[in-house]
Amino acid sequence: MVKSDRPRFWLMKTEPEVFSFDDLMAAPGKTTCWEGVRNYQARNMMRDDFKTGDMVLVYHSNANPPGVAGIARVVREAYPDPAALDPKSEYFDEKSKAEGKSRWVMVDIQAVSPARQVVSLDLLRSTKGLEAMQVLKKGQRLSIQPVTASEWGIVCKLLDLTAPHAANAKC
DNA sequence: GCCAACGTTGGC
DNA sequence: GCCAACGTTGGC
Repeated sequence: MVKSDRPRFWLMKTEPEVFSFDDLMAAPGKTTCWEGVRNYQARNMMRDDFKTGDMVLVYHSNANPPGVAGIARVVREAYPDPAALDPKSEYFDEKSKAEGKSRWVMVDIQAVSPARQVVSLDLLRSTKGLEAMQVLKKGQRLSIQPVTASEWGIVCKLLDLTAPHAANAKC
């Protein structure tokens, strides 16, 4: 078995008004498909780098406060996002329709544990060791971002997970 | 609602 | 391939 250098930790943004971590907890099997990513860089990361078992920080953007609401794991690797072909979907994509197939992909993620309290952007910003996190950078709009193992460890402590047993292996 | 930052589009 | 115009993101 060759040791891989690929990131094993990710951050995924969602607007809680659209789909919150609570919604994920309430979903069947605490699992959902992560539809609607319409940015090539983000798509490529999901398509090429996301592996089953990778861990995810679920980040609430456009929220009060914005911050990490919980952790999840990747339970299904990239497959075509059918919403791109559905004219009634807000994620419909004219070009995919013209090509006859979705040019976008999604993965499935499953909730692992909510944060006891949302770890706000402010807190992330003021925590030593997280200075290089992409989400802290001004103008960083990517909805999918790699997270280093060290950052993951630090954020997990801040999250004070309510289901520590579930995260033991990775935290 | 403002607006800075960044991605995408399309004329050339 | 340049780059201006436009659209979107997302904190504030």
